[in-house]
Amino acid sequence: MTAPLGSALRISVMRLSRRMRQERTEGLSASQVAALATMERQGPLSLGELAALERVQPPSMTRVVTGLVDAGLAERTPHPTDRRQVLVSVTESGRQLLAADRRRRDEWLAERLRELPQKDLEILRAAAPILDRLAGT
Amino acid sequence: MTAPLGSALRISVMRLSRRMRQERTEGLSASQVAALATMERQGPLSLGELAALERVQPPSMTRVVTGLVDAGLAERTPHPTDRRQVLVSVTESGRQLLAADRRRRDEWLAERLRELPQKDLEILRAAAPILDRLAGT
DNA sequence: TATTGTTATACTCTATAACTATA
DNA sequence: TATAGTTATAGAGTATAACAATA
Repeated sequence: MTAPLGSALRISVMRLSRRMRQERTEGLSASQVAALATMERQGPLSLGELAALERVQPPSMTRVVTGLVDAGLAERTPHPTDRRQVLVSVTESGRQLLAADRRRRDEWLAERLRELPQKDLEILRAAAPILDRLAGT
Repeated sequence: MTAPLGSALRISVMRLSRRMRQERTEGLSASQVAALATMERQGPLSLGELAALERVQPPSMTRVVTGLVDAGLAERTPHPTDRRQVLVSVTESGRQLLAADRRRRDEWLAERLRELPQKDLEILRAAAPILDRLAGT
């Protein structure tokens, strides 16, 4: 009896994610916002580590980071002991952009959530951590 | 009280959708699979209608469709009354590919669903249509 | 000699502009 | 003259290969 649920859930999740993705950030690509968010979450990282976390090759991440640095949202600093490595981190300006971005996205969803009955909200509240577990690590 | 739920739900949905997207189809781009699925769902469409539904420009859809036609998954037929238009539709081979693709994706999810307690499955079953309503039309 | 990041180059996907055929 | 689709061309984004600096 899990097959029909799987199918329905997959379609619902993909449809909602596509809709959410349309709520985009002006001036920055999705890869750039994602990289910036990872920097904020993880703290200073080497460029290679960031590339691995974002599942792109180092040359691609070099480009993404260069764009963020040029926009003043991230910065490169030398690694304290290994001078081959470059540490990348989010700047205060980048932090502000991420916060504004999250507010804006949450707002779109929150508006729709306000239209739902209390019972549905409780179901969603219970469902969120389960969806998380399905996504795995 | 809806803001924290909105944030949590957004992260969960996006994370799961990213994970689902990794279960890709060999040899076809995401746009091609999406266009093929729309053709199947809507029946024969003009190329322009399909481009509008998929939110891409007509020249982009020309390329996508050409790839699908070359692979034998879709076909172009002349419009019965307006010879400027081209109707595109999925072939039997395309239908089979879509079915196999769905089975494979469902399988990945179904496997993870089998590990969940009955209570969680019921929550997800109730949540799916609510997520759908959030996505809108 | 191995590793980290960058530069050089190419491929995919999508876009806009110009063109052809038809209405 | 307007519309549907295609072809020509350009711009993102990401990849692999070659290179420079450092371990």
